[in-house]
Amino acid sequence: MTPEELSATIRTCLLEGIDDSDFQLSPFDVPEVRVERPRQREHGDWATNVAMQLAKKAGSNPRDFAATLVERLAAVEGIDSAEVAGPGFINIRLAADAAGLLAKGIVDYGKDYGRGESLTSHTVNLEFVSANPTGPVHLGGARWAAVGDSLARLLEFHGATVIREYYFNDHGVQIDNFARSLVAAILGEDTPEDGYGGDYIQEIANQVLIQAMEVGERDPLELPREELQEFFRARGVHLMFDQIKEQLHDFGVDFDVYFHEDSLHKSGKVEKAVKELKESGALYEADGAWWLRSTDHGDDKDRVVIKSDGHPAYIAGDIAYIRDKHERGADRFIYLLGADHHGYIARLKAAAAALGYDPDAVEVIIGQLVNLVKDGQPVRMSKRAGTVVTLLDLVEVVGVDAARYALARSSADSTLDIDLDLLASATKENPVFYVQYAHARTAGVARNAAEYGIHREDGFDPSALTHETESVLLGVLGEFPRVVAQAVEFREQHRVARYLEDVAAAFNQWYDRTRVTPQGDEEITDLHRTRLWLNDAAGQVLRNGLHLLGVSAPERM
RNA sequence: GCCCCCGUAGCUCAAUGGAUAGAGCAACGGCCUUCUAAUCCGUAGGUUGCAGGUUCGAGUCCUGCCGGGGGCGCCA
Repeated sequence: MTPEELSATIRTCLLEGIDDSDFQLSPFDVPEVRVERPRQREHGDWATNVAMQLAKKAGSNPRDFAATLVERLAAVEGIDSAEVAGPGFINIRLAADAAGLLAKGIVDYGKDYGRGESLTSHTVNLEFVSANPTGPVHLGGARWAAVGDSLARLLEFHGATVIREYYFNDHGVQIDNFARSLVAAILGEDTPEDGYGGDYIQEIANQVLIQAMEVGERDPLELPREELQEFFRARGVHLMFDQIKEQLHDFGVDFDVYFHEDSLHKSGKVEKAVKELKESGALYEADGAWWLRSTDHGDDKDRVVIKSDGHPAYIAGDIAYIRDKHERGADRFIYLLGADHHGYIARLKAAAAALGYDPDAVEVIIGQLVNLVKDGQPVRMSKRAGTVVTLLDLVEVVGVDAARYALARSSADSTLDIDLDLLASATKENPVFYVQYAHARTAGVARNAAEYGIHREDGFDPSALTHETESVLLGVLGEFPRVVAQAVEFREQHRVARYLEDVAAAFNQWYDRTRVTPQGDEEITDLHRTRLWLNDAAGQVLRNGLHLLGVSAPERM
């Protein structure tokens, strides 16, 4: 019996009780019943607090209410026992075979075990990373890459069509500064004011030059200064794009759409959108400029969309961009932004509202920043000063799996401290190896079982799974769909990582105390086969969970 | 001044308003002739920043303070 089935069973008992006038309630009072695994194993397989929720409404007290419900539950097939505990909890023990059936169920569901449908028929545009193409992806970008890609996988697992989107800000003065920096570097001049320093600028500048020479173009250094800068802007930005894409790809993160801000302007989409919003009255004119009513959505002041000099402000691009996303089919717009962007939430919602979309369809996930720590002291990362730690640096030190896991396993709400030296010296610090090792063990056990001639299809006896560690493991495995559903609902990928650590622990404990393969001249029985089912179920859950995090599940370590 | 996030074990972090606040790492002590010892078992480690409030019950919700980070442009 899965937790979902148990939940439904309890609900049925409640409704029947209402029917028989055992509970003075309306059927509409009965909530979705939540069952949870008690922290203390002695409390049973599952517990529910539904009696405490409903007792007051039913004019009863929690313990009496629970006692009545328990009588009904105890009579249900598959439930071994139900008892009232504490202030009104109901602790439930499942019949051994009812719990054990789960092992086969998981294997049968395979990679679909844990899948949900809460987002079926939705198309989600998930924009993340979107780092400016003025430098390599740094630690912050790496965090959003890991988190964003994992969220995308989770949303897809619940039925959504997800468009992973990267917005290249290749339109404004920052790009000009970037171009000027490249020119200064190639000419051996000092980094210009507001320009970018760092070795990568020199490297990019050199590459631009080398590329030009290779194809036998005219030496760009002979160009007048202005053309020279334009030359380096175009080529340099292009190289930067490629570098960023490649690094993200190597990190296992591929976007469906790399969107160029510049294209919004060049295609006239910004102009068109603004014109229509002016005409529809969504924007208003004041002080010679056109304004967006962002205060309607919690902003502390309205924002300028068209400046009094007639030029569009940055947000004009955002408006046209949301519309473009909508026209490409998205009905939800999720942005993963750094904490330095939280002021944008109201603006983006206002932009959606101005376009006639539901502002609630715009969802901004604000992730806190990543700090670099060295010897216990915070180190200031600055792109201009060239003291950034990049995605590449991180991967070189710990590898993709460890990096992605470390970045995805904590809540985006918390600032994250990364100490590269620590990560490099003590890889055990990263629990990814614990989880991966557990998976490799399930694979190893399966290999050994095959050698002994143990085959799942030859038998399955769920009542044989009586060992204490088996009921624990089954309980944990049964929680996967719920953990996934919660991670999807709250957009919190880290719940999956934490859960996998629990699975790995439960599996390792089981592995330590029981054997799948026969010992000595022991004969192969259904116990061995059933344990193989359980082993494979654990492997499946670990695999599915690691996949949601974009981390590999090795067969051997 | 206003807005957002955070404050939990030495460190990094968990905990749909639920029972005795949990993991990993670090520390200390145990298990390898049997499916992988990156495992397992045990010990130690806490006034959940402080003070109130809400209720059967608060790390979680509300208010105020303290501390840390970030943001408040007709920049992009």
